[in-house]
Amino acid sequence: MVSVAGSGTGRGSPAVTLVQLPSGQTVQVQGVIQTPHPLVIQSPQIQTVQVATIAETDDSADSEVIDSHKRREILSRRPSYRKILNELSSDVPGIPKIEEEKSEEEGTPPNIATMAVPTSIYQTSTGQYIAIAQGGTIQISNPGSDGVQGLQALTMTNSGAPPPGATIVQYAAQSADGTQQFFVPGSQVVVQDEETDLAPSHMAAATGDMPTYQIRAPTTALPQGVVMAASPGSLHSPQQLAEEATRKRELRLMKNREAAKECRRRKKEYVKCLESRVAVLEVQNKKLIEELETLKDICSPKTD
DNA sequence: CAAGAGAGGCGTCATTCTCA
DNA sequence: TGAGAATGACGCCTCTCTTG
Repeated sequence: MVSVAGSGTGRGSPAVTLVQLPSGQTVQVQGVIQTPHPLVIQSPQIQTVQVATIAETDDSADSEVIDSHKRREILSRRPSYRKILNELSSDVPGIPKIEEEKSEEEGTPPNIATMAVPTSIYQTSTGQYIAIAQGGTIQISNPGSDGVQGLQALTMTNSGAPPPGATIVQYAAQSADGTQQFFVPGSQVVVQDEETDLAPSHMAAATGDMPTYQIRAPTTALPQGVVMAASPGSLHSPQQLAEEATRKRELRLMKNREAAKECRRRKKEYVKCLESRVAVLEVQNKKLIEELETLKDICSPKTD
């Protein structure tokens, strides 16, 4: 059940209300009754929560009769959860803006072994599998290893948003000195170092028996068998075109996969935000009803 | 304990939206 | 206006709970 604490009822300033949601979350809400919010939530029968800003609602709103096609167009207009939640957040200080990137809350705590879900898998010329997981984690799986036990993970330490395509492995091969190499955009080479446990400063330190990796500038002479992905302009053969198309598709799917996750997260946050609003409005409504009853008693004294 | 229902998450595709 | 991001819809999978 929803509980309310510390509600400020000052008439001059907007009231600040702490609302305890059923989930245990406490939300601080300010100014519950506000100017008409530019959000429109339509009837639930249409199975669609239609939200649009006033600026986006055109003059068709005043037309009583809307043909089915136009209605469908209107109903299919999609809400931007980021935009909506930001608007809500601007009204409700207790609710963080969606734009604010989660820093420590979603970051993986150090020293905790994680098995990131691979999002893109590549196979090296030596049979190893390289998976690019979200967050820039690169996992290397040796053939023959059963299940995920053969997975080795390393995380790029570049903080912040990586450059586009920064974690896309272009190709992989075994160099002459027996080290495993694969290539990332930016003309860099990630080299598996078999001998040393000293990870370079720009790489995450490997622990235990895990091999370490280095990012090196590629030598002018690529190892035998290594073919850097060419730019689209230099592609000629149908095979190269097909490989480029496949690579682009993999990249697109990976991005869309991540976007879908993020979108779902935003949607859940948006729904939570709406639920908290409902809770606050219910409390406010109850208060107003009580206030109305009090005023009624004052204004209509008993006349015996 | 097996089978089924329901919820929730994920990946993908198609479509819409946003912005440079 | 085009490219990329965002989102709805769909199917699939997994987990939990209920029921016989």
